[in-house]
Amino acid sequence: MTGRVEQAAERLKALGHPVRLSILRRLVQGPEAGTPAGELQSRLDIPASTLSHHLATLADAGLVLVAREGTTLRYRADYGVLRALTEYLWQDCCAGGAADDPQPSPCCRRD
Amino acid sequence: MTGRVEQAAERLKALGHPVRLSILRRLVQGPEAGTPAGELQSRLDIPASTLSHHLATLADAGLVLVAREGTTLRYRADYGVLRALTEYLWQDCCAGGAADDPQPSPCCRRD
DNA sequence: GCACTATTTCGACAAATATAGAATTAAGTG
DNA sequence: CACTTAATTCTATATTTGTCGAAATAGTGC
Repeated sequence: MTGRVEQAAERLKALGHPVRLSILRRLVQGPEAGTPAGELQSRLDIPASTLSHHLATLADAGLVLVAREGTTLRYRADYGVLRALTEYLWQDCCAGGAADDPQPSPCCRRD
Repeated sequence: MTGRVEQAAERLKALGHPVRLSILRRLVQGPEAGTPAGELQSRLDIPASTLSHHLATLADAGLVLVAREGTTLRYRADYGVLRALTEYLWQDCCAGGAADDPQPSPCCRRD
C-alpha cells in the first residue's frame, strides 16, 4: 500500500548519493546486457561490500535489474522505471510553473 | 568544489523524502509569490519545527526560495533549478538507453 | 570433493537524519 | 514597551545510513 509520492521519494532517495548516481551512469553507458559488479568495483575503486550495499539499494528501489551469468552478476538500468520517475518528477515539480511558462520540457529543449 | 554528480545527488536526496516531496508539490500548486510556511504546516499537519527542518533542507539544496513578507515567510519552488535537475537526471540516466530507443523524452510524450 | 573466482551477507561502528517539544527571534500593533 | 503571531533554532533522542573487513554463498572446472 505504498502511495505514488512515497514510491517516488524512495527512488529519488536511492539516487541521492554520489556513489549510486555514479553507478547508474556507468550502467547506462555500459552494454545493454548489463555490467558485472566486479567491473563497477574496479572502476569506482570502492570495497566490494560497499558496492554491493549500494547496488542492493538501487535494486530494492526498482531502479536496476540484475541477472546472473555464470559467477558474475550483471546489473542494468531499468529504463521504464527511470522514465516514469523522471516524468513524475517533472510533472510533479513543474505542473504549476509550466502554466505560466511557454517553454518546452527541459529534456526537449534544443538550445 | 562540488562536482556535478555531487550536486545532483544532494538535490535528489533532498527530494527523497515523502514529506519534502509533498511540500514541493504544494509549492508548485500554490501562488507564484510563494506559500507561507504556516499554510504548509496546517495542510500537511506536522509540527512547525519538523516542517521548518524540511524546508531548510530544500532551501539548502537550492530547490526552493524564501522571502519574508511581514511576519510570514513565503516559500516558492526554484523552477530553473528543478528544470536543470530533471534535465540532468534524464540525460544522465537514459543517455545510453536513448540511443536504442526512438521514443521521445518522458516529459514530451503525449499518449 | 577441492580449489578458485565473483559477489553477497554478516557484524560492528561512526555519522547523518528525522522527529518534536521548548525556547528564541522577528515583525507588526496597540 | 508589552502583546501577539509566524517561524526558526535549540536540545534531545531514536532511527537510519554509510562504510568496510571478515565470513559465507554461488557457480565453474579439475
